[in-house]
Amino acid sequence: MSLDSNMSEIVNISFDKTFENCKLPINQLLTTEQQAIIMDNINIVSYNRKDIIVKQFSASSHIYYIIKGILKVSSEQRKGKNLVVKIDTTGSFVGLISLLGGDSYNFTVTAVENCTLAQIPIATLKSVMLQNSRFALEISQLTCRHGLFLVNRLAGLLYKQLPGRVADLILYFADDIFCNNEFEFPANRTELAELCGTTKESLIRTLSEFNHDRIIELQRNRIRIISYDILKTLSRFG
Amino acid sequence: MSLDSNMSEIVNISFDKTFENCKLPINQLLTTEQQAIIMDNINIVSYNRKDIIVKQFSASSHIYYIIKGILKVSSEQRKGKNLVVKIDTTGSFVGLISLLGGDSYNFTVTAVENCTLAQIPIATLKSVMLQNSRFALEISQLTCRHGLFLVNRLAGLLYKQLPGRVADLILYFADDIFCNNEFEFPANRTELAELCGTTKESLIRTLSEFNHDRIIELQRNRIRIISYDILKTLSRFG
DNA sequence: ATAAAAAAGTGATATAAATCATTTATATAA
DNA sequence: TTATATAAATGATTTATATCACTTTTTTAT
Repeated sequence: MSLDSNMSEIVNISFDKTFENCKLPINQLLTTEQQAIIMDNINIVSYNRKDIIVKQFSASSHIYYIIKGILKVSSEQRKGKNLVVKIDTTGSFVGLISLLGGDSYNFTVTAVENCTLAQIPIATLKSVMLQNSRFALEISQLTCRHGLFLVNRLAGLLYKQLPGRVADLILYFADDIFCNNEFEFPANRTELAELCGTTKESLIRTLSEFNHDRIIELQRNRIRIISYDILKTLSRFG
Repeated sequence: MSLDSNMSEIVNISFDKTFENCKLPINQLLTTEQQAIIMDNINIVSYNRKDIIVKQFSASSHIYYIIKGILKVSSEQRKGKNLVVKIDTTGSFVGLISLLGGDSYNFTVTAVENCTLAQIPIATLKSVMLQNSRFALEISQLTCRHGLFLVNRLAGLLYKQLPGRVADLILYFADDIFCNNEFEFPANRTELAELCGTTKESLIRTLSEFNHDRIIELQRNRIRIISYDILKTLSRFG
């Protein structure tokens, strides 16, 4: 009860500035009425670390906007073989490609830390797209950029060998997620391995080597990049 | 000269029915005026086998529509390491994801057999998208489906081992490209290997095994599927 | 505080597929 | 036709990394 009322307070605060950090300038693109359509149909939901937000192959009619938090988007390849295709954070849309391309999720989405998400019916989004072609074009460009990012990432996993892929992993967190040379991995070794398309043992070994070779300084989840240049080189020559 | 006049004749015939085989119902989606805008800005070009249509990383302002032919879309990973991400045929758009997501091509596009393509300025496409939000939404859904296809294909390459990937290759041509159990590979062993993310030697060995095990009947480029079911199983259990 | 469970780490071994070296077959040109 | 180049095929070897078995450390629960 106390938790519930506390929650709804958070929800209201967040609600007002929902699209503040959005990678798409929603507020410039949409008329006040169009914004209202979205706002009226939005639903704010909170998740705890490890909560499954959506399950691969499940039919769904909602996409998500990340108000706050970090989540992972993964593809279950077979029993016990998981591939984390990307990490998403505040300001991103989740499920856009899946629900514009079909009517079920192609990926499992899991909270990596506590998350506050806005649930948006895909029908609402589509109706606004139909009312506002500029917005439709922008959404279309956004999904294309996402698609290209994924394809490039997977092609990298396919052709680079472990040192290159682990370098990419570290650079991904440092440059794209935390914008900092020093950070705490928001995931355990198994999850990190799944981000590199490898096993936890192989990931651990490679990280230990980097640590030993003083490319990084690593203690448990805390990592500091010592030589950004070497990581870049490893990434390039994979 | 004789070739040229012959060519322009072909061009005119093709021009009239340009979007006949299009995966998008252009003629239903667009008004006559909008169709005219596209038609007025279209340019028909022919390519021979092995011709490079666009080069990865090159800046470009045109997408392509395949009036007739087969082409491959590939990503140069490093010197000598090529990944063919997909094969495209009659009725498909090429470069849509690249040019909606940015302003240069992310892939090299090469004619696999003689091709007739319609070159469409991306600006023209965007302007029609801005005039017609239904069309914009459809284009957006099309690019999302493409993106998902690519991601699933690459994830498959990443997790399946060779027999599974080669089975996928054969099924891809049989089901998606030629719609026939018997066909001629439109590419040499190196190109086929690049479609599986492997080397020509490994691909040859796997194909030979399939042939020896009477899963397929293979002589040079001519292939006939003997057991579709075994291929499906190999694909599934990778 | 201690026990139990989970995660991280290490070493030995196995294995799929790449690489290298060579041969055989097919296509192209002189 | 014969020579030359290109593509396909095969065998031997190497290599990166997965797998398996186990220890150590950290976290969680009692």
